[in-house]
Amino acid sequence: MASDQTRTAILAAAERLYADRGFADVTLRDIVAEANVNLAAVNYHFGSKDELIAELFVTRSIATNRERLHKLRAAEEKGGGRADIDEILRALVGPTLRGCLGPENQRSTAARFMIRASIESVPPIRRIKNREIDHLRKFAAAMRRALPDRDEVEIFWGLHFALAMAHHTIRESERLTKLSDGKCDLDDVEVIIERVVSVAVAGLRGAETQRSNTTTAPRRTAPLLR
Amino acid sequence: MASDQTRTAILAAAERLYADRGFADVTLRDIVAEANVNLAAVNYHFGSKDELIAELFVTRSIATNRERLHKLRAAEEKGGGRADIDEILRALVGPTLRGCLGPENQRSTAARFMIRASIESVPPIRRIKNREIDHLRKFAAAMRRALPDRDEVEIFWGLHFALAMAHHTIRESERLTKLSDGKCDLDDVEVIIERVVSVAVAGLRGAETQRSNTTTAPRRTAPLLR
DNA sequence: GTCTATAGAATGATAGAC
DNA sequence: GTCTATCATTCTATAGAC
Repeated sequence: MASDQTRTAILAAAERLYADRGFADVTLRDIVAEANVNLAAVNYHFGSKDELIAELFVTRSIATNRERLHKLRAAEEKGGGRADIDEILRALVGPTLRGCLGPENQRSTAARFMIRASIESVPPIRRIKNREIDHLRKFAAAMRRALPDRDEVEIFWGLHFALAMAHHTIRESERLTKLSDGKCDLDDVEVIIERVVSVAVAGLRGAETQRSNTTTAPRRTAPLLR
Repeated sequence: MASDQTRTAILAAAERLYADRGFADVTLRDIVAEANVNLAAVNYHFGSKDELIAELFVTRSIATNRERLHKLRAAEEKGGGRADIDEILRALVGPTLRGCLGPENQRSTAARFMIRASIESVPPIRRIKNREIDHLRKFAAAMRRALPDRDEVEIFWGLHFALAMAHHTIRESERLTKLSDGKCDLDDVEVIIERVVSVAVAGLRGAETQRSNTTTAPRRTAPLLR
């Protein structure tokens, strides 16, 4: 099958070029030159430039989501149907962070591609991300099982904030390094995961002491900390 | 000054179209048609499409940053040179969130434009965001004055996570609404600000009890919460 | 200085030959 | 399945009118 060779060559070349130079700088002509195939082959195999990008991103996303769910199930089985909240959050943010962070010189092409996808967020990639809700619902459900007394709204905010910290760390790792003058270590992924999980859990804990059984709104707080 | 009319018409038309339809769908030809000016006027007044986008974004950013710093100074003066940590974080995330969130039908063109800028992050906008570090350093410095015992690294992570939650809430407000089936109220901005601030503060508080005087790494924690 | 008309260069997409 | 040739659209650049 010569077709598959061409297809694969295009995928590999595109992922490498996008990872190296970003989406804005890479044209179809750059990709076909790198893959040593004809310009029209991209449209034949993928339909359009956007669908090529979508296929690259979907492939990597599916792998990450599969790993997330696998870890979620393992955690729930270990706890007999109810996992600890920090285990659930670790299953949520761990695979994503491990797939994108770590020492810069050790990052695979796939990792660098996913970082670009996170930072530049072109239309085809946004469209795919918007379909992730069903996937996230499974984590929300697990979190509710872990914290049956917590208000449902707090669960959603906790999930949302955990993802916020994980994705923002991927998107802005360079800025955080500069801001902290290199003092924030972005190479040790496991430590970062624990950091994200512990802040998310602390937020959920605060939700109980401050908000449960009253209203869904956080109180306007006096200085919580000196 | 006829020049100013043309220039202003382009800026207004561009902001409106980008706000309504996003960066990917709007061409220079769309903008000049909406503004009733000639195509070449864009290049004459702004140099390029990217510089037009940059000018739109810079104008709004400067206003937000000015408000942030104003609130930061007010908080520090009130405390005699040392503000409460939650006041600092409120000055950091408040103006941004107030500028972008709130009831959808009440959002100004400027607000909708800034939401697009957050979600789509085209190259000219990314370039400007990368220059924000000096601005953020002022908040890091104020946080250090507020929490002189806290490890410097924890300050940077706290600042980083607060921004993460604020920006992710702007970027993904639609997804959070869908995920929570409308139960998370994204219209009451003040409540959201308090929520972001309280989680960020809870994370910083955790940093003291768990991590200070030992290592920069968070411990791998046993279940923190049931 | 300000604006218009127009040409140039590059890109993604496609029709049709092989 | 592959390739050549070509098209329509886009941003950019410039010459010259006002």
